[in-house]
Amino acid sequence: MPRDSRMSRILHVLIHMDRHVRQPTSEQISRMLGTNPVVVRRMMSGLRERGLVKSEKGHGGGWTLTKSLAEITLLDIYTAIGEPPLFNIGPDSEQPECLVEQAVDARMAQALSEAEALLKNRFAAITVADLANDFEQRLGDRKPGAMASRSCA
Amino acid sequence: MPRDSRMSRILHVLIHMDRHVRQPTSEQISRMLGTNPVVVRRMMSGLRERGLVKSEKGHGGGWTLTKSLAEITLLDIYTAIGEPPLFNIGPDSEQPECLVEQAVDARMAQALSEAEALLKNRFAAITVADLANDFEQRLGDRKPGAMASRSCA
DNA sequence: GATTTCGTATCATTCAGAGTTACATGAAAA
DNA sequence: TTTTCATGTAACTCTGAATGATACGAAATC
Repeated sequence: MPRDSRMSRILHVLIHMDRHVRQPTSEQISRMLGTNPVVVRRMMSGLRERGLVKSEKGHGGGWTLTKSLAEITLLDIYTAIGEPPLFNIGPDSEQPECLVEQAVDARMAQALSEAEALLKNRFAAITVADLANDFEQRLGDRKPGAMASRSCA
Repeated sequence: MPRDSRMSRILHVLIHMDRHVRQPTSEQISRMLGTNPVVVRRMMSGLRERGLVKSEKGHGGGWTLTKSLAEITLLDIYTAIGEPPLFNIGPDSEQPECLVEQAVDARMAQALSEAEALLKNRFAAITVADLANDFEQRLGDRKPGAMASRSCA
């Protein structure tokens, strides 16, 4: 698991929270994702700070949505997890003295930043509700008898 | 140095090979990049296989360009190093059974692949000669007295 | 034949994300 | 009030990929 998978995981969780499990605990979520409760809290804390979800302690506690899925875009999620680096390729070093390196890095950075802008625009245009609808579509397409074997279906 | 820096490094080297050092050895290149000769050979081997450069053994050996910089695009370089993953974000797992996960991953993959297509188009449109020209520009802009302190200026 | 240089297998190092443990804090239940 | 459940968070370990390093073989020149 080399890549940052938080965004994908969070989207997965938010849709389940809206459709299936109302106020899951970090423990429940972690079982759904096949991971650890602490990882879940860590990855959800940014969402809490931005008011997309809230968490409650003690008996009957857990996580709840504070916005409708239609109000949350993929960009909101990306921002909430701290805008991790999007790309896996990049310059050798920051602030090189060599003018050749500077020229190379500048052009690479320009191309990368265009791709980044496009990606962020796409993220901004997609709400979590859109993904939930995609899911409903897939559910309808699936043969009535079939049943997923994992816990999150 | 978490990210794959081979592309940036190779571009840096190719321009120097065209402008300054005609047939550098892996040892010379490694000193230029602040790395190891074996790393250089590893990263150049893909270029050799595609006929962008050639290598010669023994006395007076080293690396030489077999194409003009104007004939080499950034996409050629990217391809030559084996098309490493461009993005640092991605799905939690491949082939998820959960339909929610499938819907999430599909939309994410779509957005990512659009950004990837854009980036590859940009890479295809930029030749190494363009970068070399950028460098000449910077060289001209620099105050005449100033001199870079590193080995590659 | 000796030296140089690439080719490459193998192992060590580094780094960030992910996973884990431990414990404090707060809220509800007994 | 005490116990239990659940989050908050610090500190550590684990893991995988890129990089760095060592070793040795192959080929070309001196």
